[in-house]
Amino acid sequence: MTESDIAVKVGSRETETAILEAARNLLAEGGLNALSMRAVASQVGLSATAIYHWFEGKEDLVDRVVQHGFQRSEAYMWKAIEDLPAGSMERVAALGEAYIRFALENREYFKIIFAIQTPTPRHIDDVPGKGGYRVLRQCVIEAMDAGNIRRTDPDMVVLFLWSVVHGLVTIFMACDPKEMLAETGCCDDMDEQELTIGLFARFRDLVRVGLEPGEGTEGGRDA
Amino acid sequence: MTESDIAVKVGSRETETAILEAARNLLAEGGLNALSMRAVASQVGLSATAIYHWFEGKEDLVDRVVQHGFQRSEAYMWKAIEDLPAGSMERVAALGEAYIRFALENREYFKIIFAIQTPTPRHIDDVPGKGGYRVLRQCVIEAMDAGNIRRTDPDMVVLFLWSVVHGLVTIFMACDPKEMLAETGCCDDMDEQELTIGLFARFRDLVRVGLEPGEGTEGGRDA
DNA sequence: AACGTTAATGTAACGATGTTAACTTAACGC
DNA sequence: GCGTTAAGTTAACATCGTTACATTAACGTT
Repeated sequence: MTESDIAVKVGSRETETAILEAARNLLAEGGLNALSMRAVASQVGLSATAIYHWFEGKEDLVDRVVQHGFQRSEAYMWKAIEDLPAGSMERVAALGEAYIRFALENREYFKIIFAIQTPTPRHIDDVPGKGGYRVLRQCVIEAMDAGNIRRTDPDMVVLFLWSVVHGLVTIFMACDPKEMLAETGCCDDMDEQELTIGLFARFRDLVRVGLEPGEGTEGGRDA
Repeated sequence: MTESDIAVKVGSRETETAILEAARNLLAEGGLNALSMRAVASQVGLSATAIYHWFEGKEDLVDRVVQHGFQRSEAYMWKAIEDLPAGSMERVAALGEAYIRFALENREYFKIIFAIQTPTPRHIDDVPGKGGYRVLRQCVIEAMDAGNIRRTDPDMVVLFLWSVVHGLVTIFMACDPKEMLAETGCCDDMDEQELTIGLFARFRDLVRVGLEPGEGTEGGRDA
């Protein structure tokens, strides 16, 4: 058994990942339309129908691409908070920022998951929530224990926070932020990500006050 | 000139709207994939290529369908608040509910606008914001004048509120709400819309406190 | 009344897409 | 050595959006 034989055998396993990688690149560059079976196949050096030996069809292929993409979200989130003190609101805020950055860097995945044709409303087990939800939930609970968030159903708070950042980010994926905030004038000389995160920073005051425990809410901390 | 001649002539103008209506129905029933030129044409009783005399292509057709769909959103929103006192927080809350209902009743439009392939990031002038934004903005300003919302940049508050409801609704379009809140146990025997609006109602406390002007925030109003 | 123009539609066809069927190879286990 | 299976090919089909070209009818002008 020569080395090339081994290479062939191992290579067969790698074919699957090569297909996935090619599909991922095409998706990132040209969106879903650019991800065609034939384009993927030609990038891998196969015929289009060979893909069907590794994936059930295009839907399955796209599913796996997106799934793999979102599996990185949990690590991405952990990394965003590792240097911040547990139980602090800074952690919660950092997670929001991380979600926004992740979404803007992987917007094709988001478009697919959060909108596109799900003819069968399939098993969505790894929407970025699955990874991110756990992280955020833990941070919220720790912040409750530390007395920085008033005690309520943590899932409700998590879903609320998730809604805020997810809504902001998807709105800006559809509408041009600069066009939308033209009169507000807070937008020039920033790229999209800076702008979105900047807006999120201004949301944080509204959110924080809403989550604060008992009394001591001196209003107007914003202007 | 006989009556049938007139019918033909008037009918030609109506052809355009008949195409739009057929496209709208196909979209609502089977999503974007079901909206094919040939399917639309056969429902109207034309050949597929005849559509190109009224629309530049499929993208244009879909654009017009979605545009028409969202044009109703402004009226939908106005209707939701007409019986509520101006300047009240009830109006703001009612707008949130209306947005959720509208989104769930027109989710195909939302999927297209907020996600799908915009190879050219085209002039999004009538995202539901364009209509809904104005209404919400006015209500927020009135609520500020009435002293129910602390004075800040109203556009920031509007965008914040919009993000909350839009995020909630798009998250639930992607993930099955019941699956997601399985442990929370607040979900049985409700349909999706009831559940989403119910969650929104629980968000309202968090939002309201965050928007309240000065002092007087007695916390823990929720449990 | 005849003519050119334009609006509104139809037919045929092209290229690209996702997918299936059937065939080929090569490697492995017994 | 032989069947089985994995991995891949070619050919083909139906469908899609779209274009080129022909047709038909109505209208305005002379």
